[in-house]
Amino acid sequence: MARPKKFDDAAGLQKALNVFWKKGYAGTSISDLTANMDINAPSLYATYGDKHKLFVSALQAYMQSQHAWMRESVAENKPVKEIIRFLLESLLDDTLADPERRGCFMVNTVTEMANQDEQVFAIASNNENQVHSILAELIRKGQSSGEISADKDVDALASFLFINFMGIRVIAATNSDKKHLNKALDVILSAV
Amino acid sequence: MARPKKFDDAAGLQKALNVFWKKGYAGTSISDLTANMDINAPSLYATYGDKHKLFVSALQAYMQSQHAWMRESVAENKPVKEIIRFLLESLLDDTLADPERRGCFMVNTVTEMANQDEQVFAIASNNENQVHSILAELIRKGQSSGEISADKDVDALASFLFINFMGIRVIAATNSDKKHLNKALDVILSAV
DNA sequence: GTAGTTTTGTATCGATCATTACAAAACAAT
DNA sequence: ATTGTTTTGTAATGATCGATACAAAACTAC
Repeated sequence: MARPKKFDDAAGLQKALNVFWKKGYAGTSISDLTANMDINAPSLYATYGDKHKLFVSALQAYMQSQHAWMRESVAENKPVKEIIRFLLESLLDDTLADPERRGCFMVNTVTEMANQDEQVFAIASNNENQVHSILAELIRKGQSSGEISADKDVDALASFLFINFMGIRVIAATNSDKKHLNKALDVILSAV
Repeated sequence: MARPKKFDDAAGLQKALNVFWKKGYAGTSISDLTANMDINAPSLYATYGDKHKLFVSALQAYMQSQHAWMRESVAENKPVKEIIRFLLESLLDDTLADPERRGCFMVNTVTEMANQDEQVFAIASNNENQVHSILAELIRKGQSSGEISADKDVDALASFLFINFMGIRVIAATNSDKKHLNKALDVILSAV
């Protein structure tokens, strides 16, 4: 019925995500995207809309994969503090292991655009609410199992962990002293 | 001897800093700068060099003012934990009070450029070393005064605080729930 | 007032930006 | 083989990018 597409939509979105992740929104040109996505400009616009729509799609895909990973980790049948340590260590190790040192795409996007782009701000707020609720649920699980003191403030702890998640993603972009950072993880866990 | 300058170099640098802070490096055009600095392009180039040099100058000015503020706070004759609380609260309140929600210029710059710009990476590393040493000194002061347990790892605590400083700056850009965040500060302090 | 010096304003440079017109190309259905 | 449909490749759109050439303007020194 028609000429077949040369590329896969989802794979192209992932490639676009990687470019935006490395170079940021303003720092990425359509040429950067078409070169890395093996696509030409008209196909890009026909498939994903304009640059901003493509960026939003990439950001949402990233957010969903992060949430999925976090929910899977949280659902595992392990002591809650082990799960928290696993989350912290994974974030740290993954960030340090990235040869391009791109940090966290969500954090990068928030610091670049959340104050200038309503749609991005809304996505970031949504992300924060969802992560907060995942963490709060995990903490409540720890409280009901007795691992975490029942008189601790669940929301305060969840916000604390979220703050540290983001701080780790930022510091890992410049600091590679894994010893210090791993010991900092112990400090984080000591507060839970 | 010559035509007098219409503007003040330092004031212009501060205005440029505010523009970069709000819009990021790639998101800021020379037109944005000249419009906000009350200067024209040739004067900008003659005074500050090119866009990148101006940005680096603004970043260094920001870093120095931050360090000065931090050193002054640390030098005050107060209990160490009060100083730490003051630092945390000030960072949180200042970030929340900014009507433009610009967060931290250093964090924004690190997440935008540190992986692509050697000079920015070097400045960020330098910043991290300096802040780390300021915090380490503060912690040692707390240990010698007996406020902080002597068997705690100074570098781990300093990294922990640094992580939380940056996390606060990021989360305050999207979350305005001051209650939760203030309670999160208590959690941070509980780990020190 | 004239000469010398530096900043200013205007106007523009080539390059790149995001976006799109247009037609050739590649398929399915008939 | 022809028609209809959609994607592709090429090429170009006006706008804006960072950066400058050039000359008028504004001062001091003499």
